[in-house]
Amino acid sequence: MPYVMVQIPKTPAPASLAPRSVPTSADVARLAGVSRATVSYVLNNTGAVRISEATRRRVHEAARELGYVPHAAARSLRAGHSRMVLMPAPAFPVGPLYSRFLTELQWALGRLDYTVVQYGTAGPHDDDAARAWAELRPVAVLVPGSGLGPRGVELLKRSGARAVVTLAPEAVEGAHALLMDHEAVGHCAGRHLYDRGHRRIGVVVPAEGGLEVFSAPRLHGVRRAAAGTDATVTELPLAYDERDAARLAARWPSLGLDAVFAYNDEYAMLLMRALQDAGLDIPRDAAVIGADDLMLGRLLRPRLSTVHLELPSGRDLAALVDRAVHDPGAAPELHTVLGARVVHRESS
Amino acid sequence: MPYVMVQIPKTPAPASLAPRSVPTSADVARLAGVSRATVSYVLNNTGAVRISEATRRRVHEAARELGYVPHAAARSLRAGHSRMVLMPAPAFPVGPLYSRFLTELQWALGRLDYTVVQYGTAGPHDDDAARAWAELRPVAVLVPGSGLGPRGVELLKRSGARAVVTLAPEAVEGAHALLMDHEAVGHCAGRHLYDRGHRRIGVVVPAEGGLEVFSAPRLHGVRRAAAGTDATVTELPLAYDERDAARLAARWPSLGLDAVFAYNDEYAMLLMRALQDAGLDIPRDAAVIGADDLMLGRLLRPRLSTVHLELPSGRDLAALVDRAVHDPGAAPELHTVLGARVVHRESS
DNA sequence: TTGAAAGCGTTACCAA
DNA sequence: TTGGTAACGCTTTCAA
Repeated sequence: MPYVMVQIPKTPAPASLAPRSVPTSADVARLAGVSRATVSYVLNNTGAVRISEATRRRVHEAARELGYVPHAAARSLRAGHSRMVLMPAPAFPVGPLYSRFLTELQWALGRLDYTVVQYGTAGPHDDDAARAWAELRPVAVLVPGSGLGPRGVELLKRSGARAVVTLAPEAVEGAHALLMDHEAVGHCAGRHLYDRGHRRIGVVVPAEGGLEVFSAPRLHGVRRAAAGTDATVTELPLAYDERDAARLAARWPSLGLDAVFAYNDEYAMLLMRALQDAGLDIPRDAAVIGADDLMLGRLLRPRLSTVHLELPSGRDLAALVDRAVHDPGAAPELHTVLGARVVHRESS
Repeated sequence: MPYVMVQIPKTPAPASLAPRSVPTSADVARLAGVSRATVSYVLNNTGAVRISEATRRRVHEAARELGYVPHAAARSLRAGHSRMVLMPAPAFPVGPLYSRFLTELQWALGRLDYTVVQYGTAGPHDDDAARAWAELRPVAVLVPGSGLGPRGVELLKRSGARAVVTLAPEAVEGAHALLMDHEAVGHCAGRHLYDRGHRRIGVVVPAEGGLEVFSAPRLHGVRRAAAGTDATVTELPLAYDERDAARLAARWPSLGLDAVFAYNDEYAMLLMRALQDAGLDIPRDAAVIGADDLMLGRLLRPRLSTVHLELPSGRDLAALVDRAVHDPGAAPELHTVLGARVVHRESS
């Protein structure tokens, strides 16, 4: 641990509070001079039973004094269910787009009285991971990215999950799916470049791991756009650093390409700058288009063309989850959710 | 929910599996013809007790057949503790820097056999939030950003949290603290601008909410750098969009400033472009410096000067948590963790 | 209006 | 080597 470090003198704990253990509802009951049942009634505002105002006050008072906090695990154990929506933390680096989506989703699910919990998985989302999630007995599971198989879905459902929703390019049997159609993104970009007269199209594919889930379908989408035409598509691996970009730019003339779709705006900006530094004119010598419609793309000169993506709204997804939880037997819903459209600026 | 929607025909569930409820260890015991205790021994590989190989196999077989997954809540209820490290999802939009830090931290805590759970809080981190976290009885709580007060810390500890760690500019009584010294960031930038001869310094403060935690100390740091000199510091609110940047750029000449520290690289890039579009020369008419050292800052011309930040390593923080969990009585550790240093490029 | 008691799924102690 | 049993903290039904 770097830098300064200061030890704060330990405050001498008041003798009365010294070896406190965690207060339970029984402690509250004892202090208030009532039974545990009464405590539960009061603290949960149970409508069916009427408790005298004096008792209520005594209970609340005791709870406050002890700093009593109910034990969620005990509660949901007794209740037989929870309102936890579990979301494995995504394995891929998240951009601002996804961040915003997540915040919105959490907010929307919160309004429906669900508790969103992001579970930090280290490894890939295989069956072992699914088992770990199932141990928490979430009422619903939201899985970003691929990796969860039909067996994982089955496992989760057997463990009480009333809804499993995947956010990935492909559907999984038994689970609801928000199909992120990354192929459409590539297709969009490819089509745009073709329409503007480009025939020798490069496609940047990040060298960084964890992004294949997205980059592969995007590449495939460009291929599909070029299929049956006289256009060619060339895969261009690129690491997210200036050196690699410079190297690719140096190779550029020998590649004989006239346009490039660069996975996303960040890679596009990186490559575009490298190409410019190598003396090429954008878009004359090389048309460039990115994806994600980041603000920063508009700041370059020429302004970066891009594919604008529309993620599903957090509210809609929250509604889907809620629907599925209420009717777990319903057939899986399959939604195609990446609205992709080209934003033509100056780089293409 | 936008776009296409397809209903998949409901697969007729095999009669034998139809209204399955969640299997418990009792079910496994029944199927294997042993007691629940034996199941527990086998599945947990309890060393103290030796179980015949035949029984082991029967138990494992039964568990597999039923798709048995242990119930984490029941387990930790019985055990009296869990290994859950709870982290409220940050209220501020997270950048790539923080994303990386988080991933690393999760990985490191995972290696120490903790389970990291990000709790999606809607509101601010007040005492109510602390109560909600406490309900989950985490063994440790990691709070990014301010908002948790000493009362919240006390509440969490009373509820069994053996370690509370804050990541914020200021320490909270009773909690370990990773002091993110954002003032040092501002101070660094202010000093740099001063040393390069600038005397009328603007400081961009994001108009977006939730960022005050960072922007206020950064501003204050610049003020401190200018204190006692002939330099002046002017606060410049700026929303993260082109229109507002253009407006600020238009006002620029009337402000009489010769340099600006722009909160972070993104705001810096936005403003720098707007200033250039308004016909100003960077850095002659206005020196610009950002913070965070994003890759993209190097792609602009002139290249963006910035303040490079060093977040604490996930491994170190994980170690701190582990230490604190083992010795909850120890005095709170206070670490200053933002290593700030200027990376001088061309814009300043 | 309040209390006693059962039971949620686990595990650990003690007995067989 | 295995099984019975109690206990973790909570809610809820039934009875007083």
